[in-house]
Amino acid sequence: MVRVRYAPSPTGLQHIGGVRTALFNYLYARSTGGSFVLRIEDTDRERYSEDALQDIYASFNWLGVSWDEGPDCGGPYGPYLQSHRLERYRAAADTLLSRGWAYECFCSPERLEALRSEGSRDGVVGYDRHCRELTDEQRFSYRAKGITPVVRLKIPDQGTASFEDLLLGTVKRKHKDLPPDPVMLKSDGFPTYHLANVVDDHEMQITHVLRAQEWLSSTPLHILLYEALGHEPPKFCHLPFVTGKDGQKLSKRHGATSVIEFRKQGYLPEALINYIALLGWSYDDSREFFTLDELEELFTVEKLNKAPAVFDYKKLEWFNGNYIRACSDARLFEVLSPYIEQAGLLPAGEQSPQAEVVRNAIPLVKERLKLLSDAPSLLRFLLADIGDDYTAEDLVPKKMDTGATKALLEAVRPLVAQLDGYDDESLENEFRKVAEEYDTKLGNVMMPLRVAVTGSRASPPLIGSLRLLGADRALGRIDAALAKL
RNA sequence: GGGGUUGUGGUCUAAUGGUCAGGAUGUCAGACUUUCAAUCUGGCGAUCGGGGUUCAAUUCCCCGCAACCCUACCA
Repeated sequence: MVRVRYAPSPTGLQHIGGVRTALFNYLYARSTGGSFVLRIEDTDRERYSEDALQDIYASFNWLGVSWDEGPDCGGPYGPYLQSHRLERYRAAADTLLSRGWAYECFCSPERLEALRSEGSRDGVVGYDRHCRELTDEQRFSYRAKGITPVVRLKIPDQGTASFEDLLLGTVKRKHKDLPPDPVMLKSDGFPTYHLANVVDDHEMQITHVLRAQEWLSSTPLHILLYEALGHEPPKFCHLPFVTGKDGQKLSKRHGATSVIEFRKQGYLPEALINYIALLGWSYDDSREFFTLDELEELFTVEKLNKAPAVFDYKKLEWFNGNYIRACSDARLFEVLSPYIEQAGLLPAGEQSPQAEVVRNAIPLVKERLKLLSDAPSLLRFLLADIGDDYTAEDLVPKKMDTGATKALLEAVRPLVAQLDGYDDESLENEFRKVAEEYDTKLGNVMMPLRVAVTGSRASPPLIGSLRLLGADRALGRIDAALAKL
């Protein structure tokens, strides 16, 4: 029975890299019929944020990724908040201490800081094991001074840790290359990541750890810890990084990084899921559209890629456009309206006349949207005044003069007035007749009208737009345009 | 400095000890069209470098190089 977990620390908004890790764990659980656990690693009291915790729930809820066990839904191996499990880490630290695998260290932060700056000068880094061989008397005297020790793991200077990574194969690491005697239990009684992680993965019966490759360096340390504690380590699979264009860690410099930002910018959850699933994973040489359900079926560790992947916002946009086009009109209305409301173009609620216009406009704008947030600018001409959106020059087609443009608009005006008397095709034919009459192309007839009516040279199909706007308002706009010329 | 991981078009990737290294995106051009978009067609564009093994290497081996990660009482 596969048991995997996602173990974020609530210190910031859910990053897209973390989300991918979560997704792969989730997919691995689903594809194998296993369980997916959410564990909150809130052992850093300095950086803890309640908002960050809520963001975890909100983000995955929006994405449609759920867990079988977690702080919110419980489960047989709880609590799932590390801050509620302190006595277990203390117990593990005591075990380490009593087995001679660990020792208490009373070094001050100042001393450690000094050590670090000296070390970085000489190219030597890490703790100098100052407290490794303290006598009972020394420890007693430190305590008498009121110093609370940390617990450090004794890294053996001989030997090698090794494990089989599902993706990378055999990984070996000499103990002497591990950071010297890392802290397991902090002086505030909270564990460090290493201890908490190993204790919890064991107690929660985690069978597979799929995590970012940034953890690869510390996995040999974790292997050592499992050994010291007498536990069987889980299987590991270290996932490649997600970077920005420059190969650096994906950051705000590159664009959105958190789920909430992508959501705000107008991405659909299924587009985001589909895209990030393909960051370091592929199905075959051609298929690239996958619903979450399909991924749950098809995901396999074997198809993971080892190389880091650059996050390509352009391709995500392309996916998003595709998923927008695949939306039903009704759903698109639902997801679009908040953006239009926020732009002040639509009153809240679904019953306004404007809402009806938007509903009817959806088929016209659907294939023009890349982001949901594109909607306000595309629909603005239907919902607000456009008088200042264009100039007289915008009305005049290339290779045409003001006089001719004016004449065309005037010629076309009566047709617009009779809008409701024609179907689309016959109205277009009428426009063509005008074009012939004036010895020009249809485009030259449409363009001035388009600019007059929509305020822009790029718009949804004109005849449909005219109908949505209604003959009265369209005529008003034509007259306003004529006045400009 | 030490340790580690990775290296296929700009980007995501497929494949293989041996035909034109395939797809997608992006980009450029064309078609369609009522503008934009969508769609279709076509173009450009890649196996990090150097050695070695081999009849043959992008693929296997070695050495470089580059990028990134770790080297906290952060995770």
